[in-house]
Order: sequence, then structure tokens, then C-alpha cells
Amino acid sequence: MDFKTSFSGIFESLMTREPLFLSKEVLRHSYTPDELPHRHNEIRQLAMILSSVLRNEESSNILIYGKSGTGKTIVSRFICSELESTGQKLNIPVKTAYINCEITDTQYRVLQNLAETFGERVPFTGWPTDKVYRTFLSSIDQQKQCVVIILDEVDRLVQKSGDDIIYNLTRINSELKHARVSIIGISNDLKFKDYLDARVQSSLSEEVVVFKPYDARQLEDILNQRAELAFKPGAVDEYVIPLCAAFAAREHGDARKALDLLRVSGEIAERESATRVQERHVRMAKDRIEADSIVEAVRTLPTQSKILLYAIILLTEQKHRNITTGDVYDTYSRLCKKAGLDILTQRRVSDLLSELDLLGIVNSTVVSKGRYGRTRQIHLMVPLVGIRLVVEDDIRLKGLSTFQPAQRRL
DNA sequence: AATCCACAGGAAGCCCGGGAAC
DNA sequence: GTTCCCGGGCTTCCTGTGGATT
Repeated sequence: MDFKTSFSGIFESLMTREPLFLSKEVLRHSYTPDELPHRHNEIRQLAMILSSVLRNEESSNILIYGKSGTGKTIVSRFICSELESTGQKLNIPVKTAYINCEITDTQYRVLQNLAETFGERVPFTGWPTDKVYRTFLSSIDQQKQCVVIILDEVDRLVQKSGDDIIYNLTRINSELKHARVSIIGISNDLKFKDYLDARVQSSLSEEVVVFKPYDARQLEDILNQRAELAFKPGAVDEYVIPLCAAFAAREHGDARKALDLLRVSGEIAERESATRVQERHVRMAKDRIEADSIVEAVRTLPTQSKILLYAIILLTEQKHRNITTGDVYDTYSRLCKKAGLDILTQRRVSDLLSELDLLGIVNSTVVSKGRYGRTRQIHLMVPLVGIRLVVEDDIRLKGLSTFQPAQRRL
């Protein structure tokens, strides 16, 4: 067979290849389906609490608990948009503001964000916090209206900036003449309440709604519902969805993971020009999602953390067992010198190490070696070779690949 | 039992860039 | 321009500690 016959019409074959997807959008996190399976009770519960808003009464503040991917965000947004539209019909102005506290994680920025949602212009820094608060307050108080504020991942906010902001927001009603404010706090952390001041605790959690993780069967229902819209009929093998559901159920019933898994499986199958999505595609997808998230986490690390990680990689390559903070700091400082970068203090490096730990890139446990002190033992938790390349790819670290760490101190 | 290592990790405060107001 | 505020990265200084060694 010559070249021409084997490749002629290659584009035609690619173009005529049947796509498996009808709409990939349906499988994304941002997509809100018309129907939220297995969350009817929670929706009813929230609706009951918030319905007082439509009777022009003050509504209780709500605290929502549940692990990631249990539908907290999607349900709250759904219920709020329902509330807004019903309010419109009844001629009762209802406004909702959604804030993701993982991104907006200081008191100033929460207030700034809120003020902007209500059409005020507030610089992202510069004003005294009090002024931003006043701006927001007068902005919503211009007319009689109900304002529902969703604070998603509120535990992050409290962890980082304390509970002042929540305290202020829960008390805001006493300063308002016309408008009313209710707060919905969403938290992944079940112990979150313990970090709050007692007064804040009681006012924020007047009502508590708990979202239980989905089990494998429920995840299957969710996936089936979406797959029907996302894929062509018959494009998905019988066992694909149960397998995605099973994998995700193992990770505390995370529906987002399940959807990702299904979407990536489909993408892999499509790229392979397979006629249907099969079980093996799911397994490949699982591996790929895991690998991608690690690479992404490492790639977006700040330079100092990359050098630090590089030090750990080098020490691991030299098969040092029981790498300690001291070893890492030693190698790290010499790497910095070679790369011409500032050397941070050990205290700071210790914090960066904790961050790497939090990201799951390394695992560190504090051990006591008796007379020889207390330190962390650090293990790399990611595949050495692949990650080394990702770190070396950082332009500022070029030229460090020939670096030899010192022999182990005794 | 006392000592003491090698850090962990909290607290406070510095410095910087970004921005507003005067 | 000066003076104020905010947030984030960082340093300085500090107290705390599990257990092998003395």
C-alpha cells in the first residue's frame, strides 16, 4: 500500500466520524439541570425556611453542611433563583448575592464584592473597611427589599480572616431601615461551627441543613440523567456509568468527580474514534484526571515552592530515607544560591512545606528523634520523574538540572 | 529524673504595591 | 505631592515539645 492510498481521504474520515457527544456542557459543574435528583428533601427544607422572605418577614439565617460535590452550591443557587423569580411575580423585590469565599477570603473583599453586586463601584483595595460596609449598607437600604447572601465555603473565610465579617453581616438588619438581609453559609467542614464565636454561631445557624454524600446508586441516577442529554443514544456502554459512580462514591460521594470522570471518559473515547464509551475509557480517565491535577498543582506553584519541591525531589532521587526539614532547607538554600534567588528563612520554608503537604504533593509527619530533636519527615507523594520535568520547565530553574545535592550529613 | 536537640508553629510587625482622599 | 488603608509575603522573636541520652 503506498502513501497516497493509505492517507487519501483522511480528513473525510475524521469529519464523518460520528461524535459521541451531543453536548459536553451538560457534564460541566457550571451546568444546572432542571431537575436535581435526590435533593428534594433539602430543597423543600430550604424553601420552607426562605418562604418567609416572600411574606415580607425576616428569614432565618441558614447554615448548610456537606462534603464537596454533594450539591450544596447548586441547590442553593437554584433555590435563590426560584426565590427571585417568584418574588418578581408577587412584586416583592428579592435580590441574592453569591460569594465564593475561597476566592473572596477577607472581610474587605467580601464587602467590596457585595457592594459591587448592588451596583456600587468600590476599588479592590484602598478604602477603609468601614467605608465599604457603609456603601454596601446604604446601597441596599435605598428600597424595601430582601437580600439573600450566599457565602460559599464560608469555613475558608473564617479560617483566614476570623468571624468579624459574619458577625457584622448577621447584625446588619438592626442598622437597616427598609431592606432585610438573610445569610446562607455553606461549609464543607462539619467542625466549622466550633471556630465561631458563640454569638455568631447562634445567629448564623438559626437553621441547619445537612447534605449527606450521595451513594453509588444516587450518583448513577445523576449520571444517567446527564448522560441522556450529553451523549448520543447508545454511545455509552452499560457498565460505564455504574463504574464512574462507584469510583466517585469511594471518594465520599462527590458528584462533581463523577461528572468529570464521565466527561473525560467520553473525550478519550472520542479521540480514539471509538464507537462507544467503554469501561476501559473510564479507567484511563481516572488515571488522567489524577495525573493532570497533580501536574497542574505543581505547574502553578510559586517559584520558591518549586525550588523547595525540587530540593525534595533531588533528595528523594538520592534515596535519602527520612528526609527532614533541615535536609530540605540545606539543599534548598544551595539551590537558591545557584539560581541567584533570595533564600527565605527556615520559618517561611516551614510554612511552604505545610502548603505542599496540604496540596498532597508531599506528606510530612512530625516525629521526635529524641535527643536529635523534633522534625518533620517528608515524603514525596507524586511520581518522581514526571514531576521533576514539570518543575524544571520553570524558566527560572533552568540550569539547576545539573545540581548535585550535598552528601547526607551525619 | 533532668537535659537538650531540632525543629514546629504562634504572634507581631515590617515592607511593599495598589489605591483613595486630601 | 503626602497621608491614609488593605492584603500578602516575609522576617524576627518566641514558646513548646517527644523522647534518646546523660
